[in-house]
Amino acid sequence: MIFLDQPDEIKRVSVAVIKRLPKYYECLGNLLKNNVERVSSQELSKILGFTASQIRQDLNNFGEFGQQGYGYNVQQLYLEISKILGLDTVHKMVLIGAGNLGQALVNYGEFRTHGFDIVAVFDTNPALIGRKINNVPIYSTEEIEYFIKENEIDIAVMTVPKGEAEKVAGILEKTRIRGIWNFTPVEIKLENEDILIENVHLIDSLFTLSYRINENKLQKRLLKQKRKIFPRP
Amino acid sequence: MIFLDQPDEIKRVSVAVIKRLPKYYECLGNLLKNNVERVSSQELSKILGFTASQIRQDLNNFGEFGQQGYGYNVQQLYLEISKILGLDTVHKMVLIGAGNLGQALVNYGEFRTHGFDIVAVFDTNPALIGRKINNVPIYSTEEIEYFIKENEIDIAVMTVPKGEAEKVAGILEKTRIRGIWNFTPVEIKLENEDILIENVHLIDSLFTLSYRINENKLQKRLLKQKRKIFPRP
DNA sequence: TAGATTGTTAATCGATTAACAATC
DNA sequence: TAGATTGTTAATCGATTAACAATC
Repeated sequence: MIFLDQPDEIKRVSVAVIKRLPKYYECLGNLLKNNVERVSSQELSKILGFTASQIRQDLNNFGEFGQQGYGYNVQQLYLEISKILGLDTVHKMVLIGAGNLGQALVNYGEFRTHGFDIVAVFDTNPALIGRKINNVPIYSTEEIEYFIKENEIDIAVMTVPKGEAEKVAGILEKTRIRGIWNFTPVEIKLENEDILIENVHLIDSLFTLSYRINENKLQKRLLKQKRKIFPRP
Repeated sequence: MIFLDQPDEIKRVSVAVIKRLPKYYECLGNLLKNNVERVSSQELSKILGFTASQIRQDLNNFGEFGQQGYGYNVQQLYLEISKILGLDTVHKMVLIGAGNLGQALVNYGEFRTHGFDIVAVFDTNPALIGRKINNVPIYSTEEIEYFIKENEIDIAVMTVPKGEAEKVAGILEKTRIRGIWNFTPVEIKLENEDILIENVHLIDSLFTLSYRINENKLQKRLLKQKRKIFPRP
C-alpha cells in the first residue's frame, strides 16, 4: 500500500519564464553543435546574460535536470527543453492569407526545421487558388473549416488584411484548432478559451523602437516641464 | 530671482510600461475615430484589460494629462502619446535584404501611415539591384554606408539571411543610424551603444505558442513525476 | 455645490537575486 | 576526499493594485 503525495494545485509558470525558454533552447542547440558536453548555470549566465540563479530557478519549474558538482548535460537539457516547448512533435499548420507576408512565411525554412509544417494555404483571390507556394497548395478560404477538421491541424497562421481578421477568426473558432498565430494588428477575442492566440504585432515592435530612439529627447523635455519655479523665500 | 527645483536623476520608465504604450496609442486612435471626446481610466480599463490604477500610473510617468472629475481628453492624450512614442516626426528607414520577408515589409502600408518611411532597399543579388519594390529602389549592399550617411536615415530594417547578419551589423555600426529593427534570429551585439536594437524573433513567438499548446499535457506529466511514494508509516 | 476622477502614496504581490545546505 | 555546483529557501527588488486626498 502506498500514499500519493500530490500537490493540490498546479503552480503556473510565469510568462517571463516562458519567454526565456526559447533562449535556453537556442543556446543549448548551439552548444550541442559545438560538441559541448556539459554546462553550468554560471557558464549559461555568461552566454545568455541572465543570472545563474535565475537560470536555476527557471529550469526548476520543470524538473531537476542538473547534477551537483557537475552542472547540466547539454544534450539532455536540450532534449528536456525541446519537450517542454512541445518541439518533440510535428505541428501541422495552415496559413490564411497568401499576401506578401504570408508568402514570406511559407517560404521560410526555419519553421519546418523545428517541426512546424505548413500543409495548406488559403486565400480568397481566385487567381491564387489552385497554385502552390513552396510546394504548398493554395485553397479557397471556403474550405478552411473542412480542411482543418479532416487534417488535424494544430495551428493557423493568420496573415489576412485586418478587415478579414474577425471573419477568419470566426471560422477558426468552429474547428478544433489549438492555436492561432496572429500577424494582423487586430486583437482577436474568442469565446472558446481552448484556442490560444499568439500575437505578432509588428507595428508595436516598431513603436517600441521609436520610443527608445526618442527617449533622450523626451526626457530632456520632461525635465524642463517638471521644473518648479518658487519665489525667493 | 528664482530657484529651480530639478530632480537630480532621471527615473527610467520600465519596459513593461513601454510595451503598453502602443496599446494606449491604438486604443485612443480608435476612440478618436469614433469621435469620443473624453475617456476615464475606468473606461480605458474596460477596453484594454489593464487596471484603471495601472493606466493612471503608466501615464503619470510622462506627465499629468488628465483632469480630476473629467478624465482625459482623447485627442490631447492621443497626441501626447504619439509624441512620447516619437510618432510626431517622420522616420526615414532603409531595408536590407530583399527576400520574401523584406519585400513583404516594403509593401506593407501600415508603416508609412505612421511616419515610418522606407526610402531604399539593399541586396546583394545583382538581378534585383536597379529594380524597385513598391516604388522603392533597390541598391547594392556596398552602398549602404554611403547612403545612410548622405540621407540621414534613422532606422535600418534587417531582413537578410542569418549568415549575413553579423556583416551587415558591422556596416551599420559605422554609420549614425539610430536603431536596427532586426528580423534575423541572430543576437546582434554592437560596441556602439547608441545604436538601439529591436528584435523580432518570429521563431521565439512560435515556440511560445507551442509551449502553451503543450502546457496541459506537460503539467500532467510533471505532476506524475513529482508524486512521491512513501511506505506506510 | 456634489459627484467624479485624477495624481500619488501606501500596501501587496510576484519576480529576481542571494545564500547555503545537500550532494555529486 | 575536496571542490564544484545544484536545488531551494530566504531576502530583496520592482511592478501592480488599492486607497484616498486633492480638485475639477
